[in-house]
Amino acid sequence: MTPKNNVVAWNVMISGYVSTGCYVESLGIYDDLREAGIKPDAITFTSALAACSQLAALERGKELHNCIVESKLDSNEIVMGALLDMYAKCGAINEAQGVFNHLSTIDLVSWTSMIVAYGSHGQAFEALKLFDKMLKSNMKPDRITFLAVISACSHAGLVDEGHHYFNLMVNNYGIQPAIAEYSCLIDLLGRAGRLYEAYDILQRTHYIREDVDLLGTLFSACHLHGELKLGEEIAKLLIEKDPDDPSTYIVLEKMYASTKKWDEARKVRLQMKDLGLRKNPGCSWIEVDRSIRYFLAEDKTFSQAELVYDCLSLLHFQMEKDEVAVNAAL
DNA sequence: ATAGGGTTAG
Repeated sequence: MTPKNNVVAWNVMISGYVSTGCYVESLGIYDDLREAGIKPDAITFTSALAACSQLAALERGKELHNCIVESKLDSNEIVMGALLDMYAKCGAINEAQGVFNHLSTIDLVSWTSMIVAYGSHGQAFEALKLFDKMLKSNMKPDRITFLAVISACSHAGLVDEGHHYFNLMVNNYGIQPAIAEYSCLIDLLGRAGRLYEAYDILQRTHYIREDVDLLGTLFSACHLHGELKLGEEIAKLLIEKDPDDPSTYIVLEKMYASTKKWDEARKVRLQMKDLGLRKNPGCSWIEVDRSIRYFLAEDKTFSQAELVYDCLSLLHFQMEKDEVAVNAAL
């Protein structure tokens, strides 16, 4: 059954699983490939690394790094780009920077990954500095680069800067903002409490006025800032559009509760119950000894506190160990 | 034949 020497067939399986979001399964196929004695190539590693990125499976990612060096594939631009992104998504900024520094040529994807690495881990100024350096090296940013830059600003509360980059994107780079770009802008303004400005943008741009994701982004910002009036208005729109989505009711209830409107909060809860809506269970996972362990938010089999404690001590131990290994590798 | 970058909410 198994394609003995055909690495392409294996790669198709691995990348197929990755592109359908089955990351654990894709790593399973990678393990099967190794067990079958097949030699992985650049494409195998690229796909397996993408799976690790999504799972934040740093341990597995580092193993792949070692194999890549052994296979002398560490000059392949795409493999290195995937490796950089893996480290970035795992929050290993120093390792990401190490890979970035050793690239012989830095293409647009690698620039963007490195900007994301900083921007999504609270280092907005580093992200902006890197973006500036990228422009100076005459690399032309695309919409994904701008999304990374604007969201970096959003998380750091740099509203004016974020707005500036949005305008730069539209006016100097001719990128027409679509839903994703507006979503970033609305998040930027909303997080900073400039809710009516955000709402204006939504209203003025007729073709996005009805978009559930954008309304949802603004709704979360209303909740964050306890803005009841606008929040209620948006909740009404959201419930009209998607009456079966429990998240709207949950956020609305929390918004009432945090502004001490207990009667209203109770009404929302009852309404939810009447409709038979249930909260989707929260789910997370952690990598323990090479395997990915899932757990649910309402899992009663062990105490949450115990679990959190275990995770923290494991992560702490892992970080110390990894620091030494990666420094040696570089 | 198969390959890397994307914001957002409780």
